[in-house]
Amino acid sequence: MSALTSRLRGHTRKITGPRQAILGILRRHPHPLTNKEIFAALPRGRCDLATIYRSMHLLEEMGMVKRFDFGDGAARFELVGEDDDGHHHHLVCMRCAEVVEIEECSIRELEEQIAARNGFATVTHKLEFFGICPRCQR
Amino acid sequence: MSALTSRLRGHTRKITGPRQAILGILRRHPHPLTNKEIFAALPRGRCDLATIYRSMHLLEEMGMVKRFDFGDGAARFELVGEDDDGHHHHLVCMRCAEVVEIEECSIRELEEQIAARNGFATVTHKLEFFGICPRCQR
DNA sequence: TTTGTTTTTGCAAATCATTTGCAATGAGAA
DNA sequence: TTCTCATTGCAAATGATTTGCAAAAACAAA
Ligand SMILES: [Mn+2]
Ligand SMILES: [Mn+2]
Ligand SMILES: [Zn+2]
Ligand SMILES: [Zn+2]
Repeated sequence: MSALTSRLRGHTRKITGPRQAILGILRRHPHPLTNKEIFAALPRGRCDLATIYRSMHLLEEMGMVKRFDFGDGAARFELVGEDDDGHHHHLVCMRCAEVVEIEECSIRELEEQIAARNGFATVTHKLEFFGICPRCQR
Repeated sequence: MSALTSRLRGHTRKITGPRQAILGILRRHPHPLTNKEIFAALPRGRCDLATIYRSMHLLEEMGMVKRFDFGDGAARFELVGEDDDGHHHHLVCMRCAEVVEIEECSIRELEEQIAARNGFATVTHKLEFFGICPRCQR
């Protein structure tokens, strides 16, 4: 709440129930959640789905959450640590959707080469792995 | 057409005008196209948008096109070469949407490590780079 | 060619995720 | 407590993609 409070205050933003509740949910989930999952995890009637969509945009702008795309049409969000920039990847089971966090990223060098080679600036990347998890294999 | 013909025949599928037209468009475009872009590139009234969506699914299943996701909500497709498996990446300008083809992929080793380390099978990955192109920088 | 069977297509309606208008409500400053 | 602006709920709007269904087109067989 301290982080939320200070960051929100610096943006002429208000500390509201929905925002605190959403961050609470995110804080206790290790993998990215969709807006709908956050909605479902919230005590019923706690807030509207539209409010969650709006909150996620705000939190994303403020760098408090990171948006991920597993290609199934629904955006997913994960809380970003205090000092961390949140950059990391995932390994997703194409059968059961189990998610494994991949903290390492050895692509930064390749990224730089590609940026330099093509004259692009502020280059970033999105990378996700897909496969069949151990349990779904048999 | 020969490739289309033989591949379609082997799937109890028919060689239709729309399918040939779509492949024609794809063949003369070096970067991935959205369904709507394919629709727009087609001679007016040549076929319905729904038919394009259905065709892309079919062509994807047959491995004749590869689906890409630049995160803007619209799927994009690119023709896959005869023997090629179509795996590659892109560098996309976040301002003007210019696309640069990135043929190399030095992530396959990392991919294997991740697959082995987590017991996942048939692991693949999706990777796209984003940045600001030279022209948009100034 | 004509026929018979199966796949495709066009069109409109349905889905789904996400966004937005607007009036009512809430938070924080004074 | 009051005032003002941000925020929310609700419903309607969007935009991409999918789907039901009857008509049209492919193709193989005759
Ligand atoms: Mn994660
Ligand atoms: Mn490409
Ligand atoms: Zn990375
Ligand atoms: Zn790759």
